[in-house]
Amino acid sequence: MKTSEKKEKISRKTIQRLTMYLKCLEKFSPDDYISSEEMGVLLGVTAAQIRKDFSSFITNIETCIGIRGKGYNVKCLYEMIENILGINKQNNVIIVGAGKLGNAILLEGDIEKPRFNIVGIFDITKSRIGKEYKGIKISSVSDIPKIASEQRIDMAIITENKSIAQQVTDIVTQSGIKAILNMTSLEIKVPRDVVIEHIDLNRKLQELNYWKEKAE
Amino acid sequence: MKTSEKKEKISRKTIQRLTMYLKCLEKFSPDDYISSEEMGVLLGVTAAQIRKDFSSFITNIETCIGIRGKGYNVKCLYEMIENILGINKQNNVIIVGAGKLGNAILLEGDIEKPRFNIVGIFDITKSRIGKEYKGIKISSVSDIPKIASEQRIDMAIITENKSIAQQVTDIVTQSGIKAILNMTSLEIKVPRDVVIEHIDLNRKLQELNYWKEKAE
DNA sequence: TAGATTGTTAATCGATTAACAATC
DNA sequence: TAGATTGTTAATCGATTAACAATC
Repeated sequence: MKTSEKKEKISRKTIQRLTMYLKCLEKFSPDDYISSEEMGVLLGVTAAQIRKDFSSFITNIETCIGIRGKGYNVKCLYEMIENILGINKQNNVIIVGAGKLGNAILLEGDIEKPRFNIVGIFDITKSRIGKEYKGIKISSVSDIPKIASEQRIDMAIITENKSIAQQVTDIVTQSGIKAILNMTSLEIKVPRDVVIEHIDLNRKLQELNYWKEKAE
Repeated sequence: MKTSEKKEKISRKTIQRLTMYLKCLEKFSPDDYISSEEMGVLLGVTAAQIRKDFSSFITNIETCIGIRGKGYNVKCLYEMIENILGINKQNNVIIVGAGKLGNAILLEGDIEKPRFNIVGIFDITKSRIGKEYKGIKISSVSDIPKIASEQRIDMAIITENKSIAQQVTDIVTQSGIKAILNMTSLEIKVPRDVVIEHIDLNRKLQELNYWKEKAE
């Protein structure tokens, strides 16, 4: 099967679980075999759920998959999920906002290294530009279009101050970058052909509070 | 109706949307009226969805609610949602991990101020203890039990290094703190009576990558 | 072969949407 | 009253689970 063939649609819920399965598999040796039952217990998911999730792409991509009576080979399964998610390659990421948050993500964000490769950090504040962290020099946000034209930038993580987050994101999207991770508390708007995910600390705290009170 | 009466169960999806509605309402004047239609357009949700979400607690809590032909009063609706989420009061939060990430959240995390009140920041590293940020002094993680016994701590945000995240979380939960926001890449385990939410940057990037490739 | 576990189908469950009477 | 929009019911859609034949 050609990779160009359109994939069947996989639900958002399934995609979220795939990233969870991936993380779980990292604890095992590549040669191990793991059953859906075993994995389900570890992750608090039913075995049926797991097999169902896998079945949604078994028919699409010819690849090794579970062996009846034995389970799934860890390495095979891992690579298949990586494949589905499209993370079996190096993705170039930039951080936009070199304040404390951007800096924290760059230096102690535990970003998976060869998979997500941070190739630049940018800021709008003159006084920050030129400083170097971890061998990466802070550049001006106004340089993003130029840099994006020179090398493939797959994603941008927005860590700028809320007040200018929309403004810098506009520069990012105008530079042709198609994926944004928004870490500001502003509800950033992007053109329809750009995908965006939001990490909103306040909303998470609000949710957490509900579950806490409910549990009491 | 007493507040002690057990609430009907509201789905996780609905709770997530409630935090979204709250954020949306903040853009309006308290005296405004907003219709489900109007709000739906702003948020990319159907009007029916919104009314359905609201209806799940209309019958539970006697409060002002929508007016037919007119819509919902912003202030009323806002307060009702705050009430449901249990965030109509001050929640005391501690940050555990005074590295770059903890520091970033404390100083530029845009945490909603009176609602989530950061009352302490802790670290395990001797050299960091005693430093002061924003009027809050970094204390030793070993002081958490004592501090938690002196004042109500509603939540802890874990920003410690991955390698010791489980260890410090154990101290937190043993101190009687019942809600954890895990910002490390470690899958922290907590006792069954503690609620936990995870913010995992790598998993978010993986998801984002899938949607990006799918959109292409 | 016997035991284990897959892949898949059908049944169940839950969440979303459409439609509309109620009513401001 | 006429227009607008709610609150709710019933219909639809999608996701999860149970069950089991297939097969390693």
